[in-house]
Amino acid sequence: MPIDVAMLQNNALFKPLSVEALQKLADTAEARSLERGEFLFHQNAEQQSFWLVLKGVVRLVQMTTSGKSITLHTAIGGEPLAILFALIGEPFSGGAEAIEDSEIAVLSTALVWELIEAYPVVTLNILKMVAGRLREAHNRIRELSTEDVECRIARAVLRLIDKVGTPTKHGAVQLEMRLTRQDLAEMSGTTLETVSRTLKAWERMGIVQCHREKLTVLHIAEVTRIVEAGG
Amino acid sequence: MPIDVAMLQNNALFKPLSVEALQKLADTAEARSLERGEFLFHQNAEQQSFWLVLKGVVRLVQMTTSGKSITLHTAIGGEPLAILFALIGEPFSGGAEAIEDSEIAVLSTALVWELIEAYPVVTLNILKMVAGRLREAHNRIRELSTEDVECRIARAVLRLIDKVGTPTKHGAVQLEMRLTRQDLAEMSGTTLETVSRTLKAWERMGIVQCHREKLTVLHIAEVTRIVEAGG
DNA sequence: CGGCACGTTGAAGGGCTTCAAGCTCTGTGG
DNA sequence: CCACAGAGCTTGAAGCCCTTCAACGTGCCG
Repeated sequence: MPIDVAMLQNNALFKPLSVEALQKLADTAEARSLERGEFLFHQNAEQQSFWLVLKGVVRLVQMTTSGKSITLHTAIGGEPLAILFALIGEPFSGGAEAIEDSEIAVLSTALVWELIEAYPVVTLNILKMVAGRLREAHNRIRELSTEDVECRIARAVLRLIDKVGTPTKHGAVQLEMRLTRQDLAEMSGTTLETVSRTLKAWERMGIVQCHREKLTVLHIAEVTRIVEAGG
Repeated sequence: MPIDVAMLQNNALFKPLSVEALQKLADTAEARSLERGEFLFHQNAEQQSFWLVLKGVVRLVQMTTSGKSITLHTAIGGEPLAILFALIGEPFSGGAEAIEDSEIAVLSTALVWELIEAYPVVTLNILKMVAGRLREAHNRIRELSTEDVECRIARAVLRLIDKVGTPTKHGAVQLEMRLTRQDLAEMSGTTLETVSRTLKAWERMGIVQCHREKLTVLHIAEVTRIVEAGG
């Protein structure tokens, strides 16, 4: 089932290209629906194609030998997944799991190579995207090395606000995704119990409002202050 | 002071290219010597060129606002530095400090773009290099999130063995670089005191032998076992 | 040979994890 | 429609790993 070529223009990699240039990519593309909890690909799987998130939320997750999992990245609509590793023909060091029902485009790696050779801007866009991921990873290494848990949870919340935050009344921001304590723990390098205690404390201070699998941030400035207080 | 074109072939990015193809790059290149402790570039500096380590050891380091520093990557001869960020014209999120006297080639970013457009294999090589860095970063995030300090120090030692380990007699391996407890701490996300205690414990167990700023690993298998024991 | 950076060691304490038990909400099937 | 199972959440208690602070040793280089 081919996808609409317009879908391919709603992302940072191919946006500047003409419809004609993208037609071949769209023709061989395949649409795929994922339900919450379903995996797009598993850890250590060979990457023969790559993916573009059209709608929903997908997380890249790495499992340890002891069964714990760590969220490496949270992707929303418009973000490509595993394109770097697909282009060089190596498996990505993690799996991809939908944390909301999602729509995905499955795309051909070989055709992207054709685009790369024809349009230098595509190379530039890919490098920019990868640079962003690398910068994000480096920042998380610094945070995990030097900052305390509360600060890291606050950072995870701020990142989620950027991704899926939608303003509600009085300057509050609601996170438009199902988000368990365990999810937040896997983004912050801590345990679900500590996340629970921290969020409860924030709720008592009036910074956030917790519902089951939902989080509303009442005072972003306070969350930012927690981050800047360091630790 | 231009550099010898042969120097440019001793790395993973440009190795397969002909001398002719690299001549322009070599002509505009500049050689630079760094003494131990000297910075090649500082955090948040604009990147107009990029660098190739010819000889020595250079580490990419990120400083926190509170003055702590974290080693993001340790580069040896043949490795490019900051090329990704130079190509897209953004500052790299860290600085580069020589931890041994080093020889560096300063290279033109614009000419690399010409190589990229002329030779697809250069794009592939750059993507492979970046993928390696990203995988390394992801692994460190997992380690910092889930593993205990001893395990992470062991991993840092194993990584250094790959980089600068040279076999001595009886299967022992010496790390050919000056390496303080502080250096190891910044690679493992811990403190110099903890590193000191850990190394002393390993020395008592006969796993390593410590000298001032030097480390010899007597039984790599034991270090590997510590890593695999997890934590 | 004196200064300084590197290294060791101890003691104290705290932030966080771990284990455990019980609670709450949701959706599902009888 | 309601009960119940199960996933998610809360809370407490115990304790440990690691950091922090402090003081002192040690080796190197000028």
